[in-house]
Amino acid sequence: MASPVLAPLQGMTDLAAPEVFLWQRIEDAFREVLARYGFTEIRTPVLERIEVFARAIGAETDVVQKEMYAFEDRGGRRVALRPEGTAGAIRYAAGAGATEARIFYLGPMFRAERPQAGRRRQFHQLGIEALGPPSPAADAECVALQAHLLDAIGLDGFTLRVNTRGAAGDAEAVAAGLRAALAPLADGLCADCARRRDRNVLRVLDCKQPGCRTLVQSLPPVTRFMAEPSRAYLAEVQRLLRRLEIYAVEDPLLVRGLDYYRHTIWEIAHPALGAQDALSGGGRYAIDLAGRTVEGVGFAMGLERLVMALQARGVEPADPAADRRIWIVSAGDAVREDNLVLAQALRRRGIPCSLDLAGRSLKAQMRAAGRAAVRRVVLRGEQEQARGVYRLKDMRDGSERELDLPALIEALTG
RNA sequence: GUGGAUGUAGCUCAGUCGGCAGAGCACCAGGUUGUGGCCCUGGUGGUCGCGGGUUCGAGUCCCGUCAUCCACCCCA
Repeated sequence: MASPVLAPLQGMTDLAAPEVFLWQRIEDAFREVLARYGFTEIRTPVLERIEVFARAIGAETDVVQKEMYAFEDRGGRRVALRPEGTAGAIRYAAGAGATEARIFYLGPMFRAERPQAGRRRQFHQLGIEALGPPSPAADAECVALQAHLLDAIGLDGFTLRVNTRGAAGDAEAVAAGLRAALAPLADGLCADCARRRDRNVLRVLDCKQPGCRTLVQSLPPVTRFMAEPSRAYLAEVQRLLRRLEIYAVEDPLLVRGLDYYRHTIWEIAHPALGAQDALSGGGRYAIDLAGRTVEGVGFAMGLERLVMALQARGVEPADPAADRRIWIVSAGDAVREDNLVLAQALRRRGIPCSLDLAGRSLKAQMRAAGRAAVRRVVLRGEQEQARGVYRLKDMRDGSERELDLPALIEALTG
């Protein structure tokens, strides 16, 4: 890029054809499936008061502490670009007084991180929130929906792992239990984990260092430190998932980052992705905002990562209108204006239709049609214009025939 | 915030020991005065990321900086 002004900001990308066709296909498929489950779209602002995120996600989390695009607006309010979608959706629900709802969102999120494979500063998520009191059935349905969505876009080869965070009352005992279990093993921990042990002990469980990874294998599962109802809750979710023909690996080392999770948590990863291999993650939560508590279960999917996984499986973006599109080719300048009028008439009848507006040669127009891989070309020059006919060419076998306007429209729409 | 790699034409990249800025693809035109692809010929296109330094001379060496990619922290 010749000038930095011509490039998007760090970690942000322009999304254009042909890749955008793949995004549109994914979004269309998602909307169709979500409607079957009774979810309706919620479009919340990208910018929120900073407390919305601090309260919902956790004021001490890294996401809030160091990854938010936060600033003061002109009225002196502390605001931030949303780093995830749940907080805003819950703010909406709490404000509306809704305790039961089925909503989804789809749009850009922002985190001021260093970019890497599968991680951008502006990225896109589809998320759903099924608001309501704790219910293993709701959790299982949510996981099943997620698998259904991946199926609908033709992605396979992913892995699904589930675990539990337990009830709110279990958190203390789990942290204390893990710290106690780690105490005799502290020498084997990496430097990061030595810090995590005090600050965020759950994160020791998914450390990437080989030494820590073998060490945590010997720890008791987190469920060991939870009350019986929490264990039963997870077991019931698993039973229901099996009835829904969803196979989920129970992984006591699975950890999820945000503070609001309770009970069931899960993650879908794909081996084609690299270090950031989580396609989607979700869980049950309870979020307090301004004295109102909203409970629910939901998940978020990273759309960039979905696209990466699809492309790794050989899926190519394609213009959905390509095989219906025709090109109108003008021979001679005298017909160009009439052909513009023709193009408009065809488009009004639903025919995707392109033509050269820059006055290029016949040869160049034919080349453009060939490049666009259109199946048919309408060639119209002064000869055809004088005789009131249209020459329809099949680009695959090169055959041509002359038609009048009604016959042409019939041929193109039929 | 930390670490590594990489920045040369629209794209992918070559450029030797410091000595005239290159290839393939793409694009444009012609070969064919009204017909795409294949072939042939020709052509357009460059702030060698940016700034400084060393040198008679820097794409090449040195310093800084920005960006991209990958990884860490953290997370979808």
